Amino acid sequence: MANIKSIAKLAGVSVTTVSRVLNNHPYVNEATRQKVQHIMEKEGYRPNSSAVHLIKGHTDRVGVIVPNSHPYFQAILSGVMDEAAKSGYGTLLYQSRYETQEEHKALQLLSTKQIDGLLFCSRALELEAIAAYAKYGPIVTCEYTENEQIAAVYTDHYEAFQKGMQYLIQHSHRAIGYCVGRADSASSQARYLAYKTLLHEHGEVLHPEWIFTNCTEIKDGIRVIDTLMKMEERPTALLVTGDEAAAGVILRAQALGLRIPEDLAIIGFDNLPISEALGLTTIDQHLQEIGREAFRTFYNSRNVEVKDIARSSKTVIPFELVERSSV
Amino acid sequence: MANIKSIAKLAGVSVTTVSRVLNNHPYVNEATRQKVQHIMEKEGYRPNSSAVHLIKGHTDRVGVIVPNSHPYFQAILSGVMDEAAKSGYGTLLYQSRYETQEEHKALQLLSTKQIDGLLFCSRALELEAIAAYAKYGPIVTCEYTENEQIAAVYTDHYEAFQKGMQYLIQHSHRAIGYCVGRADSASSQARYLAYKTLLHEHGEVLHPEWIFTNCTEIKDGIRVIDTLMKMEERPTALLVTGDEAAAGVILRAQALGLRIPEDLAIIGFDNLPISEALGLTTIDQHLQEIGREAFRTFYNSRNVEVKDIARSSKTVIPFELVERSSV
DNA sequence: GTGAAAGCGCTAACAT
DNA sequence: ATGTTAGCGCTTTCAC
Repeated sequence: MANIKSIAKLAGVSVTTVSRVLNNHPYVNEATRQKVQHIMEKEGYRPNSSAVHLIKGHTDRVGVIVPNSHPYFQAILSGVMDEAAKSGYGTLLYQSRYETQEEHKALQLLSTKQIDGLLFCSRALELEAIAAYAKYGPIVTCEYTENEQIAAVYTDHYEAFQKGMQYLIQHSHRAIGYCVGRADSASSQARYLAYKTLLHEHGEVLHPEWIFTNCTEIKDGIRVIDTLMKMEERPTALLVTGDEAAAGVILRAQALGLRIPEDLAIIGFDNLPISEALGLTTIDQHLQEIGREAFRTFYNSRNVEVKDIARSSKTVIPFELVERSSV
Repeated sequence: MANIKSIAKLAGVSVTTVSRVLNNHPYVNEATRQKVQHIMEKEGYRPNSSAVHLIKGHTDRVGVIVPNSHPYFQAILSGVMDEAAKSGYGTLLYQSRYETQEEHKALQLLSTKQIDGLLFCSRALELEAIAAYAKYGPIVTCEYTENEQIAAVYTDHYEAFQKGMQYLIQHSHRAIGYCVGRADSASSQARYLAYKTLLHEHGEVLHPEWIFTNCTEIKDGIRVIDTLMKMEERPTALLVTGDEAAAGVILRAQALGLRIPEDLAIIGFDNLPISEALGLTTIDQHLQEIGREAFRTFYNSRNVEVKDIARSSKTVIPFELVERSSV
C-alpha cells in the first residue's frame, strides 16, 4: 500500500511537503498542493495512524468503558461523544459486562497509549486497582469515588432518593417500596440510607421484602410485579431507579389489571426515552450532562501531573424531578 | 514515561533483550529475564502500542460497526468477540446511529490502519461507498449483499418469513399482519415478497395497514397495538421481526385485555433473552453464529488480495423456529 | 516555499 | 544468550 514516501516520489517532492499538505500546513505552493493531493487520491493514500500517534505522543482519543449497552449508559455516552467531538477528540467504546478482566483490558489501552484517558461509566474493579493506572493518564468515573487519583462526576443519590420519597409522601403514600440495580453499589447504599431515614422520620416500619435488587431492565420490572402480587401486604408506591425497569413494572401491573397511579404509584429514574411514552414521573439525573462534564474533566487534566489536584476533582451534577402521570 | 530504551539502560542490557522478554522469546537467560521484568514492573513500563502496530504492520484488531446497541446487534457482537478472542484478536466497537458520516469514520479506521478489518452489522451507507474501502482490508457484512468486494454472512429472510407465515397458517390464521424494522432494507423487501406470495397462494387479500415499519423496540410494539385497536378489521396474528418489538406488542395487548394467543398470535424473531421470559414463539436466526462466522470470514481473508474470490464469500446461516406459547 | 535529517518506540534480521 | 543495526511511516526542527 502507498505510504508517504511513495507519494513523495510520485509527486516529485519531499516527504516534508507531502506531510505539509496532509496537515493543511500554510506555505505550500498551491500548484504543489494540488499535485500532491491528486496523487494521494489516485493512490488511495491514507496516513498510517500508528505512525502519527507514535510521533505525536498522543492519540486524541478517550476510552469510555460501559458495562453494557443499557440506555442509562447510552445517555452518558452520548454526552461524552458530543463533548469530545467539540474538542476534536474521538471516543473508543469498551464494553466490560462488569468483568474485571475486561476492565483491566480497557485500562491497558491507557497504559499502552492507545487512548489518552479513560472514563468509567461504572465499574466492577476495585478503586485501588483502577487508581494504579492513573499515572498513565487521566481517569474519570461517573460515580462517586473517594480516591484522590481519580476524578468523579456524579449525582448525589442520597438527595435524589430523598426527593423521590418526599414526593411520594406528599402524595399520601406511606407504604413505599423500591427497586435498585446492583445491590452493593455505593449508590444503592446511599439510597438505602435515604429510604431508612425517611421511613424512620415518618414513623413507618421498613419492609425488607419491598426492596428489590438487580432491577435494570424491563424484564426485571415484570419480575417485581409478579413477586409483589404474591404478597399479602403490598406497597402503594414504588421508587424504581431506572426507567426501563419502571416501564416493566407499569406494563406488567397494567397487564394484571392494576391502575397506575391509583393502585400503584411509580417514580422512575433517568428520564429515559421510554418514560415519556408511558407518562412516567421520573427523576432526571441529567446523564448526558454527566457524560459531558466527565469528558471536560478529562480534557482539563490532560497535561496535569498525577500528583496535581485537578486529577481528583469531584463534581456533583444536579438532578430534577420530572412530573408526569404515574404518581 | 519509561520506554524500552530506558528499561534497557536500567537493566544494563540492549533493547533487543528487553524486547525479547516482552515477547516471551525463548533463549533469554532466566536471570536476565527476571532482572528486566523486575525493572519493568518497578518503572511501570508498558510497551507503546502505536510503535508495535507500526512495525508489525497490523493491529490484530477488527472493527465492528453497529448502528445502536439493540439486543439484536449485541447478539451478533458477542459472537464476533468470542470468536475474535480465540484467534488473539481484539474488537473495536463503533456505533453509527445509521449516520453515514459515522460509518465513514469507521471505514477510515480501516484505511488508516487502526484496525485490520471491518465488520458491518448493518449499514446506512451505500454498498459502493463501502466497497471503495475494500482495498484497505477485508470488509464483511451481516446482511445479504451482492457486491463482489464485500463478504457477507446472513439469514435468508425470504425463507425465514415464509416459515413464520406457514406456521401461522397451519394454526388456522388467515388474517396476518407483520412488523419490520427499516422499511427500505433488503431484508424488509424480501419479507414483503414472502408475505405477498404466501397471501396470494392462500387467496387472501393484502391489507397494507397491517404492515408496520420502524418496529425495533418495545415502545414500537406498544404503538402497533395502540394503532391496531383503532382498526375495525384486525389481524389475528402478527409476525414481528425482533423480539423486543414483539414483547411490546404482547405486553401492551395484555394490558388492554387481549389474550395471547387466543385473541392475537405472535411470532417474534431472533430468540432474544426477553422472548423466553414472555413465552414468545420466535424464529432464531442464530445471531451469535452470524457474528462468529463474520469474524471467521474476515480472518480467512486477511492475507488475501482484494481481487481474490475469498473476499466476496457469501455464507447463509440457517434459522430455526422456537416453539413457545404465543401462537 | 521546499528539503534533509533526526527521531518517536518498537521489532527482527544478522552477527557474535 | 545477547547486541548492533536498519527500518516501520510519520512529523518537525533547521537550513536554504
